[in-house]
Amino acid sequence: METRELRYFVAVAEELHFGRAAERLGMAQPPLSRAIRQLERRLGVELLERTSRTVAMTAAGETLLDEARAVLDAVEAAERRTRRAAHTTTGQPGVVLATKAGASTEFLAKLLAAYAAEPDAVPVEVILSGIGEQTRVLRDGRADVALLHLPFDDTAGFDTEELRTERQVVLLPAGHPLGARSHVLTADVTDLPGLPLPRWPEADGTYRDGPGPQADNHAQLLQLIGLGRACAIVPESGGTSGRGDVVAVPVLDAPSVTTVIAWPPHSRSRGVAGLVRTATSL
Amino acid sequence: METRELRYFVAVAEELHFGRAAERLGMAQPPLSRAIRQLERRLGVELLERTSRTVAMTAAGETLLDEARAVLDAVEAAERRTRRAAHTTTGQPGVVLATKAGASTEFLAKLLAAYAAEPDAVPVEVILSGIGEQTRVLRDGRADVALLHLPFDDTAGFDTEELRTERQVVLLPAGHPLGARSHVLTADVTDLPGLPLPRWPEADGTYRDGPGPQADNHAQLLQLIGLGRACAIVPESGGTSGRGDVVAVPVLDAPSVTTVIAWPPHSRSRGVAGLVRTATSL
DNA sequence: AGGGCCGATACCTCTCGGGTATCGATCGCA
DNA sequence: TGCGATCGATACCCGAGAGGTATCGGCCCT
Repeated sequence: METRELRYFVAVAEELHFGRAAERLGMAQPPLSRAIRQLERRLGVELLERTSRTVAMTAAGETLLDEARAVLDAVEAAERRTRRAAHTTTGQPGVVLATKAGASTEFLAKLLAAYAAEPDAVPVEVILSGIGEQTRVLRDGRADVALLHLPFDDTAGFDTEELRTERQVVLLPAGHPLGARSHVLTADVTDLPGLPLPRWPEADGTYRDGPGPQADNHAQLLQLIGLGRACAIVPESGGTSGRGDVVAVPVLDAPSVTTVIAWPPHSRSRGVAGLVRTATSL
Repeated sequence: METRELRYFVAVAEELHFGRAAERLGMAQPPLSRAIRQLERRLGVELLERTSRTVAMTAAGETLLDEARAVLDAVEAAERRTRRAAHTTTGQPGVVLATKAGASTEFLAKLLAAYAAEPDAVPVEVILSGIGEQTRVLRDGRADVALLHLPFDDTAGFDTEELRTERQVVLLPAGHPLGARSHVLTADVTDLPGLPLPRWPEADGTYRDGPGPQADNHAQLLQLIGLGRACAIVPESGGTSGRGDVVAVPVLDAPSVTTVIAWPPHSRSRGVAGLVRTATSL
């Protein structure tokens, strides 16, 4: 199987429409039909059930769709990492670390400082990716290592080490009646009048419909809360950043958040290994 | 990047010789040279340093070699799983489980029995792969799920659940002086005169040079021990199988062995999920 | 100095990937 | 019920490019 065939199949499987898939691929429909048919012949498997009006997936097609996506991610990662390895030789950054924009900044600062002090440290570039983007960025090779937060991020397919676990707090505008409480429950802070939970972008970058302002980074979030337009439940360390207009109150029944450091399983980079060693011994 | 190019590159990188690589690929040398050169051009990266006498890897080449192997494994897995998914629909086995031949057989039996009793159980095919072969078999799609043993097997790239941890014992021929002891240390059983530790096949299927008989499965091992030709340190449960000619003595300072159940991270198979659920609640 | 090894180059062939035109089946609609 | 629209498949054509053979040119060994 060639990656070209897999790209074609993914397009058709996602569109369930040869015409649209062909358009998306920048080609005509007939060669696409032929390519898929040839793929099916070579595999000896029916991937799509076609009538002259409609296209549907078979069980085998669903399987191949999953696997093909994994392959294409791996190919993309291979290209990126190879290019980066080439430029690294000529003095560019040694390792790229992805982290949630605005989360655990002081922990990150400690980690970077401690690692830089190591004798064999290589330069570290930090990518502040959007919410839920880190796993993508790590999977497709834009980053070599990432800080993820359980149970929100999906660590499937990566090697990980747990770094620390922390409670969650609710961030409220200063002066809000609940701000004086020593603790609250989740139920206390959902549906607060005038303080909806903000909406995060979904995996595909769109926002779910519903009430609540949109935010895709921590600074925006704090801003919104300070303005009294939202509240949010976040890990303790993603705190108020010293702002006077936001207060944090522990939420007893919210699941605690574990920060992990994650990297692609076959990584053999010296920089990644060092960073992980430093992080776990922090 | 097409998988064909990656296959070519891996061949050349492994042989470090265009002529031999071409032969291995069943093609002539010139088109291979051109293909590699084109890959380098498209990536904008030098992968191999060529003189007219010798071929050497660059750092970027090393990176691509790792990544390309991962991609090719993923492609192979995609083909196999797709084919199997197609035949599954027509009544073939639902999930393939790989395990070390001869290890934890009674645990495996319990697992299979418990799973078969589940209401939504699908048929399970068991592959008894050679030592160290399970991760390979799991990675390239011949199996959907495997029982691995830490710290021997490498779980990198898989999702895992720990099942149980056990001590290790040394297996000795019946009647050996140490057989009467209540426990021993590792140092007591290395370099026993006439009882060398057997050699296992390496990842590439070859045996390391050195003393000791060769064995690649548990039955052979027990046979050798019963004959007084070897001793071996194995997990408690891989015991004597009721043979009178072999005795087991705990080794206090040997690392304890953890059995884990492992599966490819993007697996969405109902059968795998059920097996894992059954195994963890056993 | 010369022979042999090995990767690169030149040049040819022919497969196959991709395009256009068109067919045939099916669904919506009057 | 019949007509047009939609959509995948088929027929046919063309050109890029994958792969072959012959040969070159640099390098090591003797």
